[in-house]
Amino acid sequence: MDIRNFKVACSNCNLKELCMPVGLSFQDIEKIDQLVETRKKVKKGDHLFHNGQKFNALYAIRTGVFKTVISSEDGREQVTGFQMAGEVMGLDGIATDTHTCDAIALEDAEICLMPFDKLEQIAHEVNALQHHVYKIMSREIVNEHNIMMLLGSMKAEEKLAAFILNISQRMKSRGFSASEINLRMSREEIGSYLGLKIETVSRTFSKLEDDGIIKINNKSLSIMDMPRLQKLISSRRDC
Amino acid sequence: MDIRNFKVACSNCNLKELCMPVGLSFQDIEKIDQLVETRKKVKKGDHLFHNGQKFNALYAIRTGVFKTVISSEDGREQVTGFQMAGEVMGLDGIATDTHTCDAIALEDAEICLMPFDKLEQIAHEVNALQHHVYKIMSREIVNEHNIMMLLGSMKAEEKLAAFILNISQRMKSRGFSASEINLRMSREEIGSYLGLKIETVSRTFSKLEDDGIIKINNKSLSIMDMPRLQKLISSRRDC
DNA sequence: CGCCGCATTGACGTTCGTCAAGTCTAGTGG
DNA sequence: CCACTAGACTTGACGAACGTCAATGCGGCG
Repeated sequence: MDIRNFKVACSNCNLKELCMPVGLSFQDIEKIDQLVETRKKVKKGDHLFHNGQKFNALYAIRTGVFKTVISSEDGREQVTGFQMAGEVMGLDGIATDTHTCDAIALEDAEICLMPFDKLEQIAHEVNALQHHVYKIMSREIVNEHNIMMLLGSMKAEEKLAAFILNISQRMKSRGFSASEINLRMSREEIGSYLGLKIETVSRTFSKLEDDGIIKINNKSLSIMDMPRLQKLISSRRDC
Repeated sequence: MDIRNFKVACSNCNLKELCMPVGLSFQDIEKIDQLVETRKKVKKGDHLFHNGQKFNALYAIRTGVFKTVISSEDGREQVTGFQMAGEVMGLDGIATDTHTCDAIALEDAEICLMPFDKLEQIAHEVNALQHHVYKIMSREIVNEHNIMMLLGSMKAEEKLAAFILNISQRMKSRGFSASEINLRMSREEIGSYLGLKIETVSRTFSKLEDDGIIKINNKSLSIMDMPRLQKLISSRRDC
């Protein structure tokens, strides 16, 4: 891991719409620019932080994709999410001042390190930032409710359709193609995230391909029939 | 729903260890006492708030048990949690200024209403409260990660064991018996929460009873063999 | 070239969902 | 107080969905 100790201005960042509150005064923007004190590169496969590690900063992703994983004593592992540019990691660490999951880069990545005490201090001076932090955390909670719905009440095909659509939307909102997607995670990681075994993930991909809804070749995924994909998760068979 | 418009002092509340930050100065405590402006009674089966309703307050439970439920357009429902005294509801509403789930009382209950703008204002003046709100939200995120693990990688028996132990611990930390529990939720609600059908919940309860680990009669649950119950969720069969 | 990790595919078994019948309980009204 | 009913719970029989095990394919890399 290569650490560069140079300042990065959030006001110049092309991701600020994703990360930062909008409609700030010039003064406020100046303050927020002090928030990110270092940028950090993380190589594919490397940890950004570990379960059990002392918490002292949040991390905003500039480039690259991460996964977060929790593990129990008995060796069970669960991927709790895939994070991409503009998203914030480490919120779970605030509760106990200790990170409760591992964050691992799925490709070479670059993140902005925001020391939490500094964030609290600036948030104290800039109400809009304060409110923004609440919103980010709340969004995470809402998001996880949706994953609970997915894990608790969907079948394999529905789960995978929801997963693909979710990735697709997030790529689109970042200016990438919504239908030509380069998956960064393995089948096993997808399976862990969706509560499925790797074979089921593979089989379900194959089925969606046979049905002409997607094309998948290793990690490159094309959505061929978006409407039918959406139908898979919004139509229940029971009346 | 019966609304009483009288002030309640958090400093006098016997739940303050659960709700509020500790180690405050006298001045800070005075400020925080202004936070809860109304107490509200909610009858069994009534909604505290609805999905889609405008968000403007958080709710701390004084007495009673609630469930929170999200539902998708296609009629799927998922219980996202059961909340008891000292726990805070409504955090999901901050993100979009709209509640994204229903909160329903499982028994007659009493809650403290904390207007969110007021909370933000007082939090601005009292740093410890500020930090405490972060902690509460972070705790919620960590908690939901654990539920994801449960939903994603556990079998029915393990899920139910984890559920019982979770309830047991929370009862204990509130001064109730850890082994003699009065469940407030139906089998169907438990099933929805755990990603199981009602019949599976019932069967699994019966199996745990046959094994001598619990006794269950309708809604009254006794834990007969705590160690074995704990073993169910911490021992994996694979090496 | 050969190895290794990842992915796919098939055959089979287990778990859990589905359907259906029957029991128990609490609440209601006579 | 009892009878009646609706809703919640239990139990059994069966089948579908998914996990497990195993064989095979495929692409990347030393």
